[in-house]
Amino acid sequence: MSQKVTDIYNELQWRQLVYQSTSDRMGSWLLERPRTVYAGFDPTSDSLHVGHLLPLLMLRRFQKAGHRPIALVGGATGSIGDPSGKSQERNLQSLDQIEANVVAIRRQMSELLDFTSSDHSALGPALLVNNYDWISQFSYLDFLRDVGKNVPVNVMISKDSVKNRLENPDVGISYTEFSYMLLQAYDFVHLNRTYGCELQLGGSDQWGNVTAGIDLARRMAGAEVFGMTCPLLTKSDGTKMGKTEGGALWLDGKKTSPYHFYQYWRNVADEDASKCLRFLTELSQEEVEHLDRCRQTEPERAASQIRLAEWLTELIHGAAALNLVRQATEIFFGGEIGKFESDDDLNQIFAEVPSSRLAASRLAEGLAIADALVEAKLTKSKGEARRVVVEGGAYVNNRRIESETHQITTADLSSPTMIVLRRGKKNYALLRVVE
RNA sequence: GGGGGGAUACCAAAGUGGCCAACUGGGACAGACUGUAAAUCUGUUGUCUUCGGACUUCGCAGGUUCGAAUCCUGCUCCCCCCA
Repeated sequence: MSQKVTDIYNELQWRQLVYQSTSDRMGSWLLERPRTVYAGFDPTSDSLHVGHLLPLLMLRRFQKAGHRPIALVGGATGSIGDPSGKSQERNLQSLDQIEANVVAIRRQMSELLDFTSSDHSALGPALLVNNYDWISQFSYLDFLRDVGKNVPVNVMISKDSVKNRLENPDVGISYTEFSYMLLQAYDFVHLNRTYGCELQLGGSDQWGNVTAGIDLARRMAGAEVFGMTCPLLTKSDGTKMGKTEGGALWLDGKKTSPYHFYQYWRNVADEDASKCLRFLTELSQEEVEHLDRCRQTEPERAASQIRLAEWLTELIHGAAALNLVRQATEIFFGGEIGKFESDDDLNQIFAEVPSSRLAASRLAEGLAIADALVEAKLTKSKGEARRVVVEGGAYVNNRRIESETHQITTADLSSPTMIVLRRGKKNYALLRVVE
């Protein structure tokens, strides 16, 4: 059981994760003794996504350094909607929905933080709290008398998150969203009183909310507490990291498959790779710098991206899932698909590839390639299918079909009942033979 | 209320009796190149086909004609100007 703290501030600095800090002696303060730190997460969906990863990993780093992290899910604040970074008023979610989201998020967090053992910190395991538990206890009147009295409105309206909305007469801001900051600020006070929490972490867009909490803690409790923000994870083109065509990149394997999760990181632009390695992995400084050099000398090997993708996939989905993803990647971007003894392996590798049923009798008498493509729904019509074949874009088991009149037979089965069809570079479909 | 213009394929936009399954651009899809990148280049882009062609499509419904996206009548919707 290690009770000592390691120099996390130094680590955060070389990772360039310190954006703003309320104290210039943060480093030594963190070395004095284990501290309790918290970061908040809004339960806006039933899964965390890549946008949550950075602060979550921050908490993980603090835990590994000997501090005690508190992950706060905003069952109360999330029901209000944070105006920070939002140009428009948000729709309120139902409390039932939020409750369900909290349950799901809690499960995901327990994969990254240790909520059970005291191995990491003398202060004990990580904590998971829901601010709905204490904020819902307040009556409106109590809240105004105890909390609101300590908050000057002129300070609130000078915060960027509020100011931006006030200056835009078209959208404005509701009293509800305006109050968000107050609730979040009170969270810090509550956590300080209840758990001795002294530091709030957040993305740089949370600076206003963080400092609001610090001010409130001083006024209400006379407590000196601290705040620190990390940079936002953005791409070099200015857009958000973790955005896919289908929306967010989720941590839930059912919403974003491990394969797609892996591929996202595998395809990170060179310019963004170093930032991702520093922000999102726990690789050593030596290794990160080594990968930086490799990217200069032999970018085509994509060593950084592969390391990043493997590290994150293993962290989020586990070693077994990573292994399958590796196999799938090899096949999807590699050569031919050989014969598989059983359907199981192919099934797992092509788990998310759409499949269609095909009567065994049709295969026995030979199936024209164009018909097969239509059956597999890879093309909308036979005309389109023929065109694809002529263009050289049709593949059976990753072997290109040269002839428009090619027939598919039982000899093309890759496993006892499956044939792998492909249109173009990576549009796969399975044909499953049924009696 | 009066006057004018328009509706064409996924989107934009030509076509104003046969040469129109319909110019062109974008998108999309394939291919080449490449680092599973970006850019670039090439091709394809209604359905079916025994590859000869057949069939459906230019807002909707009728009509004229040997023949209509194109002309006529009615209907629906959209835009602009004036009041």
